[in-house]
Amino acid sequence: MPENILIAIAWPYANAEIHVGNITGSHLPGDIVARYHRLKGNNVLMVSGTDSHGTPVTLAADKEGKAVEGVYKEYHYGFLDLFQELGISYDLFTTTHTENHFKVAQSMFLALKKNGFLFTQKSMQWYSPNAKKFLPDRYVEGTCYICGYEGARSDQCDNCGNVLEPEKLLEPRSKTGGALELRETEHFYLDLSKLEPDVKNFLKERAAHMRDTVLGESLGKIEAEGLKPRPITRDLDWGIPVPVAGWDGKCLYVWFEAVIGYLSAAIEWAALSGGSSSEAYRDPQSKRQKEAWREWWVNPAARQFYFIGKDNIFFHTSLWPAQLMGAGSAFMAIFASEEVPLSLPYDVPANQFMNLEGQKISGSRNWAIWGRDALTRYDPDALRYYLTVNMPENRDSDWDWAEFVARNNNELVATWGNLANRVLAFCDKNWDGYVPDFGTGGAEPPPLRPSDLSLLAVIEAGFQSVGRELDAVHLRAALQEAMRLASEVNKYLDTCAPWFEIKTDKDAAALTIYTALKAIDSLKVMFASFLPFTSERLHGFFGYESPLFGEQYTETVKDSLGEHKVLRYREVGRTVSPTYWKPSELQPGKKLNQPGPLFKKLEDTIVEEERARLGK
RNA sequence: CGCGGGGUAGAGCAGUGGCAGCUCGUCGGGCUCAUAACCCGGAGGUCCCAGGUUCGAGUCCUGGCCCCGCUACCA
Repeated sequence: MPENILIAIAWPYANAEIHVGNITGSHLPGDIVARYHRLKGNNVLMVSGTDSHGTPVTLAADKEGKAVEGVYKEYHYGFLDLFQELGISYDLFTTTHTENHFKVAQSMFLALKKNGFLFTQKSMQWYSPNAKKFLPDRYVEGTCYICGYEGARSDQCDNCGNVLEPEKLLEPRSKTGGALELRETEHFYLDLSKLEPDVKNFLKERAAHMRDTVLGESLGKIEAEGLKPRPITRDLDWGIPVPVAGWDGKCLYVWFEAVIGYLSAAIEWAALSGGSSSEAYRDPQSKRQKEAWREWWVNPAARQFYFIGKDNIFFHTSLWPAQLMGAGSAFMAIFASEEVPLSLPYDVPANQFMNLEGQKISGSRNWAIWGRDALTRYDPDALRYYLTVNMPENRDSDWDWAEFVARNNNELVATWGNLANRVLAFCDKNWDGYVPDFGTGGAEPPPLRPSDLSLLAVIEAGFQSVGRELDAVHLRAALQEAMRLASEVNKYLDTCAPWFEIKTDKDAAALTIYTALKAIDSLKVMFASFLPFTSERLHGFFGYESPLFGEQYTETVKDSLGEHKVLRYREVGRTVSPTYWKPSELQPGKKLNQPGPLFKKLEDTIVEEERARLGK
């Protein structure tokens, strides 16, 4: 019975390119788990998009003298390129600037309002007459009225750590220049204190399978400090309008609105999949497919996994569930359909941060490895491999160029790539490009020896052991286990030594090569979610017609806000993918294709070249 | 100040009260199918410190030291 798995990945903000820290933190782990579940034959929906709204984008646009929409789209298109090149296989990567997302977010707001979880309150905020807008707290600096520190932000002092009241800040100044004045403004607040018991219960129910780091940052924090009301609107002109009469010029706060994207993207995906073009978006005939999002959102059996960085834990474990529980079944009013509650997150396997050569990644100092730039010099699977074995699952990790080269050469190339290459090349040379058939033309099963059966048992147990780690989202451990199994095949080859066997007993060599090929064919599946490009190539060397995975493509969608480009994923030449997560059934006598090396060995000289690029 | 995570071989990590393990590196040996790749063996530990519970503590308890993070638009 296939499971429904929602893979929800943090929405990148449209004011910076994506670097290796972002990739290893959320996009890559999400992709690995999504691909694993696809291989198992589960129904996967993997969504995210560009977080396009908020003041930082408008300020960037002002500075560059560009239209706001152009600025967000520039980053958005860069994200689409990166995910295609790196094989981050989103079923839908969209943006928050869509008619659909506006409607869904506003409906969530109205449902919370209807259920009595919103209230309004007036407060003083810093206003820039120059820019004609209220500034976010972090864009206003001044002297702390508690400790006298001169570089305090208006909402918080980094020196004494106190939370500040913006209007009390001394000598306030705008980070973007120009005068400042205090103005009164009114906002909607989400009354989280009312939802606190529900959020606590939600977290307690999931305590057993959530990471300690994640629980500590959420349940531990709520028990210590409680949940306090938070504003959910801002004085902005670039964003989603507050759907209440008389609230012109105010938009939904980005933190409130962007997380709703996980839901709205599923709804957009279902609408788009009703047909292959944007017309389907409005086609009532495609109603059945349009309802498909419910399989992941109003289905108690569905499991939702959220892949995020540690800075986002509280939003996803506490605030987002509070929004979902608070909106409850009232949200469904948007569809004029029966009222059922929305599903809640199953797990939030948040990662810590990745540093770079011992220092914190910093875009402004260019102390970063940008995804698209790295892909101009290195293969996607080499990057994916290092980013997985070095994933900051339990604590911060460090990207070290010397280690990147060493692990690529000693593990990826030497252990796994060389294993596949040595066996396929040996087979190609001595059996003329066919799997050995033991003289029966493949009609009878091969007469395997106890040592052959024993190796295959060890390798095939990997579908359980690697699978167990993947199910628990222990990706480093899962990949290490697969690598350990590859090493077992290398040991087996050394013991059997087919290069000797073939001189005296070609049948024995045939058994060894058949066994090794079958083991590699199984290992290929275990590696596939981590290394999709090379696994697909290896799959091709084995002569299979149907690919392991589908393909990624982009599409332009038109709506009342204009048009937006999205990244999608589809099966090719089939509607349902076969279940690949099972031992190889390699047939003797099968025609193989011409093999070649899967990975490239890297020169040591790149270490200094790459280090020289940093900080410039 | 508060809260959270961490400290185990040169590096990175696992470890469920019962002989301290894994990957890489390093040293020595073997092999030649393979991208000089592969295989075997060795060396390398005050498990942050102090105290406690226990027949027995890396693991549980108490106190301390150090590193990282969160505190609400810095992934």
